[in-house]
Amino acid sequence: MRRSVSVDEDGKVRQAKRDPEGVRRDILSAAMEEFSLNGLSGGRIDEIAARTRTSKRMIYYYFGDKEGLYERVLEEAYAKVRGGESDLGLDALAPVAALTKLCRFTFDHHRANPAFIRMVMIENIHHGRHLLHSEAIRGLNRPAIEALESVLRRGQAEGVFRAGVEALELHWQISALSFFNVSNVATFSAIFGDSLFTADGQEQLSRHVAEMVLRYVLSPGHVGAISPSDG
Amino acid sequence: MRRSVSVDEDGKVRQAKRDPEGVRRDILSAAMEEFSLNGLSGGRIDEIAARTRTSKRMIYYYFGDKEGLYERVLEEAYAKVRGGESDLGLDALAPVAALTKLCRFTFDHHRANPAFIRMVMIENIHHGRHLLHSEAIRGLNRPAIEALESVLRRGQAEGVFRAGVEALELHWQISALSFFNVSNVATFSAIFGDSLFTADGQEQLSRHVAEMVLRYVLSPGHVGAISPSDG
DNA sequence: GGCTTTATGTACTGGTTGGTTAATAATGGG
DNA sequence: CCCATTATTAACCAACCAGTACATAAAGCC
Repeated sequence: MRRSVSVDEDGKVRQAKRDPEGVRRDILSAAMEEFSLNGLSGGRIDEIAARTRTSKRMIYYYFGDKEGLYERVLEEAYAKVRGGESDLGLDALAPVAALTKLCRFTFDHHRANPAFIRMVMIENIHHGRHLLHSEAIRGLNRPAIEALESVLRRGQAEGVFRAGVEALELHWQISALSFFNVSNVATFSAIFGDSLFTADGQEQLSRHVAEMVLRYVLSPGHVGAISPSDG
Repeated sequence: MRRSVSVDEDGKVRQAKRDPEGVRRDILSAAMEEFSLNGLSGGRIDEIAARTRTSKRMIYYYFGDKEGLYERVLEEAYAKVRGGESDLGLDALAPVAALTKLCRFTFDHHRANPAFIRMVMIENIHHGRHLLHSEAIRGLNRPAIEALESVLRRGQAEGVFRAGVEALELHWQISALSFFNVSNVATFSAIFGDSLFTADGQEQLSRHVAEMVLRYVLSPGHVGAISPSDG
């Protein structure tokens, strides 16, 4: 009943008596659910074990202790989310279109990955202590800046973007708007209603975030060219 | 040693044998430290009691249970932070100056209240469940929108601000940029370095956030009038 | 087919921690 | 000055929960 089922080369179904890598992934995915929902201190190992096809013992066998498991879950969260954002093909687009696409993608991508957002929130509550432990994660994020940097430089070279805008700072701004949109839904909508978080509200917000970023970087002569409320 | 000391009308120092209100405040402030640092599930009642001049029993006497205490701490956090932002005197300023001031104030104010930010993060992790319980908090935040609304309308009437910008959405944007700056320092600086979080970096970020918001609302003719990098 | 290594299940434990019991001291009203 | 109410203490408890002891089954190797 707790043996996983696999298909071998001949197409024959057979019981895979052992599947260490599968067990690992199973645990990781259950742990991601639990931790992203309840945090590190709120997450329960027994609960994670229960959501698994295997037992609590295996968690300690593969991950050492709770904190070790948490760190792997955090890494996994970053890896998964960064994996899904590889090639937007920005280089093939004109600077304005590229930046717009990047903004809208970032906004949507954050929105589509609430578990990742929650893991990052939780990690920030813990002052990023575990993130520092992990070499892997830090290297994972540089490409984002480089892609933005490239778009920015092209735009500045063409004269559509003004000088004096830094890629890192712009990335910070785009991230802020996209992150907050997911991280603070609960409190914001509790206080101000959920009008910004309906399907329509989110679509409009997404457009306006992109518009805000564009207006920020466009050089004086080109601001007027913005589509009044998208088209 | 655990009796608080007060001064009566004659200026005479005397032992205040009982001070219920003081005990309450003492507990609340210790609890705020503990919860904002470790979260609801991570916060320890014994730890809170230890930071108090009184005993653990008193916490249950005054606040019922852990969750009750947490909810009062959350209310307290909102009340304190909203109390400190009352009169910016925006009405006395020209729209552009008023909006700039509001942005920069919001940015700085968030930065000056990390415990509040952390409480809001934690509450969002809990899906805002406790915020909904509290009638008090929700009413507390409307004035912020109204102040912004008033500045916006004046600007639009004068023609400096373009039409089609909503106060609620703009508030969301300003909040996002100001909130993220505090909530995500740990992870952002772990990944991208702390150049944005030094004194200089923060000053520049603050200016650029205000500038971004301004550029977003200014009507076409007035964008050029922005000071290139502040002055 | 033995023998070592890897993987897994069951049952348990010891410390932690939210919450309580019972007794008592101060306070204020009449 | 008595009595009800409010405030406070110290010791206690039961549940919960991270982590472990022990036994054993499967795989890989020669």
